[in-house]
Amino acid sequence: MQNREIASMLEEIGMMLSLDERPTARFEVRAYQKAALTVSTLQEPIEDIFNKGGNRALMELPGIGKGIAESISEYLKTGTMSKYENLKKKYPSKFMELSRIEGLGPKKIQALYSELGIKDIKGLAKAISKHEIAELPGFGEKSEEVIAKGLSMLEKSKGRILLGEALPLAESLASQLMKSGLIDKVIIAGSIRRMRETSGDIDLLALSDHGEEIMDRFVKLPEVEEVVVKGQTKTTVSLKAGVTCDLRVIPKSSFGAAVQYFTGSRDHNIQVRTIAIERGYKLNEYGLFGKNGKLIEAEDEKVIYSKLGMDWISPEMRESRGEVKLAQEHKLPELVKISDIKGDLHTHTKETDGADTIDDMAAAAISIGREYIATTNHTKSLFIAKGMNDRQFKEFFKTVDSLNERLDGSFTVLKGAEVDILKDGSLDLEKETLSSMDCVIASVHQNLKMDRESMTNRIVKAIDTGLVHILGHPTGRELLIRDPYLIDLESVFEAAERNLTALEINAQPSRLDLNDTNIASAAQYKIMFSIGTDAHRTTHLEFMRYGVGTARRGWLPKEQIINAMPLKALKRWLAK
DNA sequence: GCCGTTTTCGGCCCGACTGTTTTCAGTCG
Repeated sequence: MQNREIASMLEEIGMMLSLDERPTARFEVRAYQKAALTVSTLQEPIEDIFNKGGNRALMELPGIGKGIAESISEYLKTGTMSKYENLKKKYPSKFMELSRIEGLGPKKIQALYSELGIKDIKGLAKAISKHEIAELPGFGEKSEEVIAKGLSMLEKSKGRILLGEALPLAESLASQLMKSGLIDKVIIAGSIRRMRETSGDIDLLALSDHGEEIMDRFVKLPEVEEVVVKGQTKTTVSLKAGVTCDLRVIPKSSFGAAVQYFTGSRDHNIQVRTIAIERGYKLNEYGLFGKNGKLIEAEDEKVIYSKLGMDWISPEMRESRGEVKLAQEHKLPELVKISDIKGDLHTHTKETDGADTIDDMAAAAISIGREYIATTNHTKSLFIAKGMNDRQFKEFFKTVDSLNERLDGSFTVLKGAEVDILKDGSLDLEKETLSSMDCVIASVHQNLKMDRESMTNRIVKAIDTGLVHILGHPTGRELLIRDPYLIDLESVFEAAERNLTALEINAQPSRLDLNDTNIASAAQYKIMFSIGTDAHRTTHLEFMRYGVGTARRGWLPKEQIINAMPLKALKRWLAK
């Protein structure tokens, strides 16, 4: 899969072109940026597209025409892209690396090179330590300081945090702002609202008439590390958590447009804006404007979509994956909601690597409105997690039985395991033990570095035992830490379909596995899904919302989710 | 360099904010 590499080269070409003096260069910059975006968001390997249909197929992609298609095919065939190489001779800096530092764009990066010979972060760090930056024309004390901060920020966090960290943080900031009493409403916008798995920044929008006072309070919140930019309508701070946070104060009349605009994604907005133009409107973050240029006041973004002849689109769907067309045709799917969730089929207890007892887990689940959970401890091969053997499961299930008796049907604990899929594809417990359980999750935890074919065979073999109700975290990735293991998901989906095995959407913030696009691919098959928190303590049961968000990003309705079923129906399904 | 259900030429988003300017350039979203 060379998508990321090619997207990054196109992006960098764009940056280098922005140093070009020709008056049309800035439009070429946009063209390359757009092409880079297209390639980076492709759902399939670009080499597959090229192999199937050549340059012509590449040119079908939005923003890719004759020139860029040729560059891409040249790269796929020869491993180099002459357009890129030529520009690189002129501008040797590592633009992609350096531009990740807040406050550094193409022009400044080039100035650093031509004045000081700085090409990369290493060189930059050196120059900062010698205080050489402040002396440069166009730079100064302040800019050196900003760059130094940006550098340490980048090193600290790599600039992105998990949804499971970003959302609570944003909620905390929002509620503190609300407490000021100066704000009518505050919305968490941006990628967090779309429930993206990681976020590079936090976008807050406040409806208020007291811009200045709010900004004063905002920059003093305890989560704030430093003020980057402070104005009356927009303030940017960097947070101790390692990301930046933008707060915008917006008047009532354009609040709806602002919410729409800052929720994104960029591609989705481009599509919506195009529709606005077609219908004689103009849409930007300040509002929807009619033919006469007059602002159509809207406090709610629903007004905007409706004026444009579209149904309101859930933020999780706004990724330019066909949702705009469906909204125009009034055919949007009804997505699963957190309130549809009846139970949690992936939980652990202190018998293995969990922190709490089954009684505590059940009580916690009851308190957040669940009707059932499955207790699914690890199995013996997972030594580090104190995995249990067949006998230990039998013992433990006696405890579960007595708990269920006490609960007397008001709540049910299903008996299960998260059984390890061993290296050869066999399962880590006896067949009799497994078939006696209500709910068996099978997962890969060890020997992750297999080649694609072996890993695929291993997992397919496990599913084909017919003993597996749910395939746990099917790709094994750990966000920001570890890539998925090599696996042919299509074969796994086929196996899941023929064995009536559900695929898990693991709701742990560091997993979210399957991810949104995998879910969308899997949903093409007759497959059910289970959103499980993988809770290792009572508080983890709250992770469900991240799993639901991910399911929504994969466009799933509640009918495809087994833990949205009432207990009776679920038991029937599991028995099959 | 891309794109087109008014176009194969002539458009392509632009405003907020900051620092280093002395009226503006660069960055960001």
